[in-house]
Amino acid sequence: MNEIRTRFAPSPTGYLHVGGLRTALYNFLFARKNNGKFILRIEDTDRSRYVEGAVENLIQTLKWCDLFYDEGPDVDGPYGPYIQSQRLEIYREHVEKLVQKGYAYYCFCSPERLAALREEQLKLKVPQIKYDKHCLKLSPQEVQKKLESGEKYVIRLNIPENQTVKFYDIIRGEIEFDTNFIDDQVLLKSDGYPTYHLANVVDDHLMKITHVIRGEEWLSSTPKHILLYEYFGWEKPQFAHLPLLLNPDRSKLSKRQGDVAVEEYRAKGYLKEALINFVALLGWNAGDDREFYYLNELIEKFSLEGVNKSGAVFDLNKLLWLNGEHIRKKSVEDLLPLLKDEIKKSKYASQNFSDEYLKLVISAMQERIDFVHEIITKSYYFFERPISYEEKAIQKNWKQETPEHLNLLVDALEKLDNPSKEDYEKALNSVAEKLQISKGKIIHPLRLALSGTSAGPGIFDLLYTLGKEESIIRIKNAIQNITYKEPKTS
RNA sequence: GGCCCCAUCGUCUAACGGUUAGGACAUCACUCUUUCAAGGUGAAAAUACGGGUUCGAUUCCCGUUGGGGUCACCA
Repeated sequence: MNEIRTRFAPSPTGYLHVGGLRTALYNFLFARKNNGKFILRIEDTDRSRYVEGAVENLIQTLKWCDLFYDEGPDVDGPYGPYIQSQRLEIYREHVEKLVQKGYAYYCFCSPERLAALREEQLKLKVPQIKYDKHCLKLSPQEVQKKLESGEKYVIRLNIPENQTVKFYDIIRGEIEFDTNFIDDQVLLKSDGYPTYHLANVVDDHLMKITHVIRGEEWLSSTPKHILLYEYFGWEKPQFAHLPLLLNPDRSKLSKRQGDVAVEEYRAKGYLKEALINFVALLGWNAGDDREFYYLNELIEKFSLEGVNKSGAVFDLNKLLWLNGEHIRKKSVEDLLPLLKDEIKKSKYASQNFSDEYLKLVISAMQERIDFVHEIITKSYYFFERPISYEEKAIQKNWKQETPEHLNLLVDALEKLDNPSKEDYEKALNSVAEKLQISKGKIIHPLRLALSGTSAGPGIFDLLYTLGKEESIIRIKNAIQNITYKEPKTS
């Protein structure tokens, strides 16, 4: 049995589209699952769309996602180069073979004539706007003469009339097209570069790709590709056209309606694990109820049969939830470097926090966040003293007698030596007991004093993380700075 | 408009002729609790419509409607 080979063949537009990520992922999963090879090929045959640094960025982003390929621009393989702009000679050679066999032909029509033709057809309301094969009528001598005189030309695919092109799509089944609705596609542009259709077919064959897994937007040009395989006399790969990723309004996912770049999601603090997990589930499932996967588990479970046919709306809500899930499943040790990165990007960058301290902060906050950077925004008080005290919490929890209570607590805390969480709890309990009040009467104002807010980790985690000395300072500060407010009479 | 594809809760989906149509996100309620979360329990929420085939259709066929994709010297 032949080795399975798949490829991800993006054009370097400057960023990795999340739809592209899913296509890459499915290709990757399918190859890995079947012990095959996954190839990255750069389709940069449109010179007008050249973007500086796009290829490097694409590669970096793919690697950030852990989608490593076996052959690609920077990974040597037997069928390189893997950048189409470096394969121009190959395409020319191949397209000339088609011309010789009459499956393709030179066309010298000007853009003006083409535009006029289209306009006329539009006016006549012809069923299908197509090139009129005008240049097919040229004799070999005429063609030769024009070529020698240096006239600009393209090479077109010679689509036959009244034929049916059939192919089997793994996801959609048998699909048929009538060639009367297919245009004589340009294969080689006047600048000498191939179009997608030519380069794609030639490379997929030369690179021994066995499964073409790509987005549904390619479905209607697949008959052209089928014809090319037949004209070249090549064995066809298997096709699998993936359902599209959709905007909330169900149109094709686009920049205009939110973020589409993987880099954006990365910058916003989404974990690669969450992004991969989420995107894998858009259009595929293992047939069970499972929602949480790691990449290696996806490899194990993936099959093209599990891919469904209809488009999937990219639902930020679920991605957010998954991000939280992945954060909660990670160990404190794994989260530590992520938090350090976030600190480096924050206003606390110049400060030094010990790993021990940060780990305590992480375990206190881990189940309260959806993003790692929320450790800094939601609990800034772990990185500096409270800069203000939440007004509503003062109203609710800071009573006239609170300073007295907290002073007693400070006394109790000062007696503790290297306290554990339990020691803090005992100390607080004994103060409450002495005062004959409920623990909550102390806990709430204490939380306010320590953090400036009314929400956050358990109070003893808070005390333990901040430590005895710092806690006492904060309590004293609060006693000085918070003024009791008469309850509003309304 | 032509061609092609698609159609189960708001969203992602399960069901591959027989289920009280299941799960997840989001929403709401309850619960746990020192707060906020997380967790637990529960509620509301779907087979687009019309014909067939069949003892029986979410499931198979046809049509309608709706949505999407594509019609470049872009990929």
